[in-house]
Amino acid sequence: MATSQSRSPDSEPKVPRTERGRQTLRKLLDAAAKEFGEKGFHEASISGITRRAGTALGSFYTYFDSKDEIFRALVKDMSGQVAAQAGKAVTPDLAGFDIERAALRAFLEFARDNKEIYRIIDEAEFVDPASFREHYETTAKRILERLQKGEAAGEFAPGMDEAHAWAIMGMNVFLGLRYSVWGKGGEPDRIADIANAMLRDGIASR
Amino acid sequence: MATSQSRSPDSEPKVPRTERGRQTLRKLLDAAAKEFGEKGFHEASISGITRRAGTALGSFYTYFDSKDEIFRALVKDMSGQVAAQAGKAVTPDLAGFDIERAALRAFLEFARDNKEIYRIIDEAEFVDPASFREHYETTAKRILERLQKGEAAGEFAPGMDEAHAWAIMGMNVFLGLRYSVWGKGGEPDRIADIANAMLRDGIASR
DNA sequence: TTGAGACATGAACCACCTTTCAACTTTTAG
DNA sequence: CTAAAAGTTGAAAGGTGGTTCATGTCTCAA
Repeated sequence: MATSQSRSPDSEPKVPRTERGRQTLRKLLDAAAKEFGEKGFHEASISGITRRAGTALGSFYTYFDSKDEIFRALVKDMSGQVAAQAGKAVTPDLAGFDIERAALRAFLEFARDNKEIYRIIDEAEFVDPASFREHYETTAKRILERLQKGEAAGEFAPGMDEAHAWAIMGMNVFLGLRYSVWGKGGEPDRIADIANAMLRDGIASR
Repeated sequence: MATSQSRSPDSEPKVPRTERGRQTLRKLLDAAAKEFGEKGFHEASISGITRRAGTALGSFYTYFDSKDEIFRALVKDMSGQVAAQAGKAVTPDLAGFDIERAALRAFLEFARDNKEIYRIIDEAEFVDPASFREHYETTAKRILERLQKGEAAGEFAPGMDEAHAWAIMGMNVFLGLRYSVWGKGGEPDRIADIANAMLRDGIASR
């Protein structure tokens, strides 16, 4: 990216030049997260966003070309937040099953504290499929890497596959939906323990 | 409106009185499934639905009060289809892990052949949250019942919990998304085998 | 056969929201 | 200090598409 600017095949975010601009941009982004999170993409309105942000309606178009574009920017931003959060939980002193448990626990807590983020990422399936797909494909890739590392270390069974990663991801997402977003009965620790035990030994009686 | 009907606090489906009416209703429902499946709720339009159905725009309102209402009717209908399909796969001669494998396989095949149904049910999370929730809660309940039955039979480990059901459901849904809806590499058999092995023994090396 | 209710039609209505724009204020660089 | 660039403003344009309605046709029970 050595471009000093201007080259943008399509929708390059309009980068603010001044401090004031940067603040307005951030206010808009934060306001949009709330607006989209509460109302969903279509019920949300630009005027709702600018009202929350405390700016004029027209200012919106200084930073984004359209409603779709700010949504896309938001998904990207939040996908990053989720990844960062997960990264924090996965400390280098952990390995194998301990990593997976820590990742799930962190995820459950994050989802509980940021319900609107999940609503937005999920809605991207319909508003911005490309971002949605990228989010989950990237996440799956990260999981698969951990699985293969654990396999090499002898902790996981041989033959870890992309399908294992997707299965684990699906498990985590649905547990998050049920216990963090909807549920009150959500003690992340208990859920993480159940899932981890299941992942380790399966559910066959022995 | 001297209708003998009239009793409907809210959204009662307007039941057709004649054969002609029943046919039109069905045409609208089928057309709506295609329209919503292809375009998603918000891109879809009533006029698109009536165009596909070959009826006049105004006729739509003879049967539904609003765009939301027909969507709701559709979700209900499809949730039923999914359950029916799953029911077919779970024959009484199967038990334990064999049931779970059969259920997942059937699900993967169904999702592959009915991608639009899945899009609609998923979008219900935003358009009609109540239906969405009911669909997944009902499904989870069915899974949990099977797990507890298997536990009683001694095939599954003791302590089967709602969380296990949600984990399995999430696994299945995400594998369906990845391999049936998106994927070409979708050999339902292979995926079902991987998931089933994982469910049985976990992924710990032994 | 017949008339009342069921159903069909599509132009027009209208509410809602995205987007534009021209005038104005603030910031930055020289 | 000053002019150009960046940013702000909100009224109004413009589109879209859901919904209504007055009129006309079809169906079926009596």
